[in-house]
Amino acid sequence: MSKPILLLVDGSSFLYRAYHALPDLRGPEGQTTGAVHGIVAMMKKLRDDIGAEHAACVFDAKGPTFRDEWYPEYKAQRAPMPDDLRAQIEPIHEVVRLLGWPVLEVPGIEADDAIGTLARLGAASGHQVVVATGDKDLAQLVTPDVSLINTMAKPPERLDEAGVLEKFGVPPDRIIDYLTLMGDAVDNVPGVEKVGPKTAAKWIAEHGSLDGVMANADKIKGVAGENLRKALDWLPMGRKLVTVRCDCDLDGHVPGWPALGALALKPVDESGLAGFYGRYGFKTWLKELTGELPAPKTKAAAPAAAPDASAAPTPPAAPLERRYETLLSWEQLDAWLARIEAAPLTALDTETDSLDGMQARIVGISFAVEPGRAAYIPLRHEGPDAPEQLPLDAVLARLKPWLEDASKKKLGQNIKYDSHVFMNHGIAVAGYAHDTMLQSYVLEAHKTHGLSALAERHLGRSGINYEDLCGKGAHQIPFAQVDVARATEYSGEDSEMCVQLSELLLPQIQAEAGLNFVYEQIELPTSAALARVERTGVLIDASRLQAQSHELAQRLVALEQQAYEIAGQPFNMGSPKQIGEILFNKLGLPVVKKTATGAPSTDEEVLDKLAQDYPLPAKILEYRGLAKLKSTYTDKLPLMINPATGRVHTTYAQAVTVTGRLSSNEPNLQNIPIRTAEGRKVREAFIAPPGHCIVSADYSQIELRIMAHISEDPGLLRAFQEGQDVHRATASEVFGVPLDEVTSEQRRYAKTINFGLIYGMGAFGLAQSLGIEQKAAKDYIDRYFTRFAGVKRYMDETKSRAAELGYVQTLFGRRIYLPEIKGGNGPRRAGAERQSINAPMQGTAADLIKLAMVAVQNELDARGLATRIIMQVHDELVFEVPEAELDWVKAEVPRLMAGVAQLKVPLLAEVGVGANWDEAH
DNA sequence: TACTTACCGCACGTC
DNA sequence: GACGTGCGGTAAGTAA
Repeated sequence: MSKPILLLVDGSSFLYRAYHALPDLRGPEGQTTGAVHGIVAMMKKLRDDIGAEHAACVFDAKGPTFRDEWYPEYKAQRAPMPDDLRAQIEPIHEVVRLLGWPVLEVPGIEADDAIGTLARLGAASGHQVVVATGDKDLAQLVTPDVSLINTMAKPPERLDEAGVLEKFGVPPDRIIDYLTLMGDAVDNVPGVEKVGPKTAAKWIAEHGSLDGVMANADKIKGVAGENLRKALDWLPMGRKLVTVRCDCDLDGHVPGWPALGALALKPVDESGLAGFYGRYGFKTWLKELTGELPAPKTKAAAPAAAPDASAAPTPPAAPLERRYETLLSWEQLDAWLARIEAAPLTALDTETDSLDGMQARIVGISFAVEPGRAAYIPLRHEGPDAPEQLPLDAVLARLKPWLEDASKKKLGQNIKYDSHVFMNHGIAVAGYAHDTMLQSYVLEAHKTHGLSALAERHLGRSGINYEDLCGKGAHQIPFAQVDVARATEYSGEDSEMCVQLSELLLPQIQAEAGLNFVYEQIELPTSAALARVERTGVLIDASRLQAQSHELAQRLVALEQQAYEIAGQPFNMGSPKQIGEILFNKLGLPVVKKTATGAPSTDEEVLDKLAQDYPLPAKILEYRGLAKLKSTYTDKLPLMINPATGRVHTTYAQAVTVTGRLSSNEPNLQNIPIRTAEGRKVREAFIAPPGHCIVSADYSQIELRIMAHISEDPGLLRAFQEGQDVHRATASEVFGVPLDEVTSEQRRYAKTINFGLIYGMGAFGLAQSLGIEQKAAKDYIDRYFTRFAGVKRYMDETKSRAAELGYVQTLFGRRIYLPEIKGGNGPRRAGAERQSINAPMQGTAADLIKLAMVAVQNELDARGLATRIIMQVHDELVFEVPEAELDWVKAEVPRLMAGVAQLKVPLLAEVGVGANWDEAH
């Protein structure tokens, strides 16, 4: 306690904080005084509390510093100091001096650097240094002789070395590294995107320092890891910028410098201060000063007149001159109608009030027939500035003949969505000839296919960002409230970009016969068929699901109680983290394996194993299974019933998976349980209306059949040609027993092996799913390959072909790119190799069922039948069939499905009928 | 500093 | 093996 104290106040950091944190105080002359008030209060308190002998209050000087030289964008984003704060700067300097503080303001040197320099000098001269700041950056200065105090925090916090470590998770000498990784938005110093305090501290803890992190950049996973790699070049400069300099030259700026005596805290200038308090209306302090009793504070609250930040400059215009017209009169509309009537191909885009195609209503429509030109018809824009618009219904009536004329060819981005939207207004658009999303999907399935991504990739143009237009999150406004002029630019651009994209992409597709087949004969017709399926929806027995939910809820409560009793305390059974805490810390169960993040794993495999010796894991497993059923299915599905149709309408994503499969969302109808009895019950709620049945038709062993076809393995071909049970046949070969002596266990093994092969599983994966030693699994695989040498040959060939070309193909010419089969590191490359085996089979299966769906739909239409496709689940089509059409469907649908391709083995589709989806299997 | 949003990891459903 | 969804937890971003 004997060391003298040097107290350094970061005046600039408190300036802003006091200004923002305090109410808008006014002095007698109406001047804003909030910041002055805040600073005075703090300086008084600091002086009283710290008992310093030497002190300085340091401010940033005006003008550039060395950091601006290193990095011109430094603090460039920072809004200019508000006028009413600027006006308080001089008074603050004045009053701080009156309070007896040396004030320091050094041109060319920021307050931080001056403080750093003073702190080092003070420590060297035997002082205990206290730095008062609201800025975390100065934590880098902390040493045994230098501590930090933040008086703005609710309980003022003092940070010594241990405190810094506790608060930031890194020691003071790693604060620079920590700040470098995070960057500083306020000073416009970038760090690594998506890295905040937690991630920065974690990385530094893992790798020791910024240099360690940078050296191991390739090992860091996730988006943040990618961002780190992108930032590697920048980080040294970032580090330079966030480093506080402790070697500044302060000569000539402090009277009496370099003797520290220059920084002696002087007595308060009472008369000067009284005058100041009087001028600023600080009555309480004035009375305090003159010895009177304190009076209650007066606050003259007045709303701050915050001027809007000036709008961001708009980017310079692109080279191609673009003219988009807003159609507000019939004359304008008719002129454009004449253009699209005459055009060979028109791009079309709708703006709506919902992302859900089944619910969306039109807000505006845009057209384009050539690059650079587009028209937008605002129809339901609202707001004070919205112009008089043409009436929606009348415009749609005018456009309807053109929209429904199949000879007028149209083009769009994700046309399935737009066709729903028009259908919501009673218009069945015909003549959709192209979809840029599907074009992109056929060319490069592994990339993303949003319009802005396509524009960026192919046109080198970013397009107006939807979020710039409407905002995001809670602040997003409906499109109808977007300014019509801006909406015209946005929507017009969408249509116009479609024109350009198609001109670019279509020739690339047409240059390859296979791709062209996939695009024209598979994807485009599938899009139309899917629109029908989505629109039809599926009938759900909500009350049945609710009853199931109820029952599940009761069982869950019971399980919960039992689990709490075993654990001796309640916990969240849905949280792996809390489960881990109870299981491994409280109850002391052995940790079987860890997750990628290093936490003890509580996955099914682990709990299964632990369940052999302990009671709780089994309860958790059962709970998990039931909770999943309840939350995902029995609770959720009834909520997804469309009130207008009384049915559930999923959306099929046609451009998501790399293999060509569809995916289904909101709700996902492709993962409704089937394996367990409890899960299957959910399928009982998928029902048909009175007088109808559910019919399910699924391809039998489609991927194995495709494997037989592609590999031409004689054994496999024969098994299918002779109509054998393939798994039994496989078992017979692998185990070397006659067909009729295959045991059920042998058949089960063979079945798993077959699936493993299709999925490109190695010995490891097979061992896991069979629960056997890896060596035994390898033996089976080897035996399989000697018996089915053709399969082995196919796999080797496809792998090397994939490595050569960088992609594999389906039977119909769909391409699946595997960029990592050439580059890529060990495991990724192995993954790509597995993909190269699996993708042609899975992709061909996807092609086949798409063709089947189109063929069946066409036949239903041609015959004018009322049977409707209601779902597609990878190898299965589900129908809602009037009883009168049941016989036809049972006979013809399997025939149509089997007939979409002639393979070297028969395609077989099996059909089932029932009152609900469960029964139909 | 408090609230909202975004993302990640986990678990699990299907094929 | 692939895919997608939903949940809990935490980090980041934003407004006050």
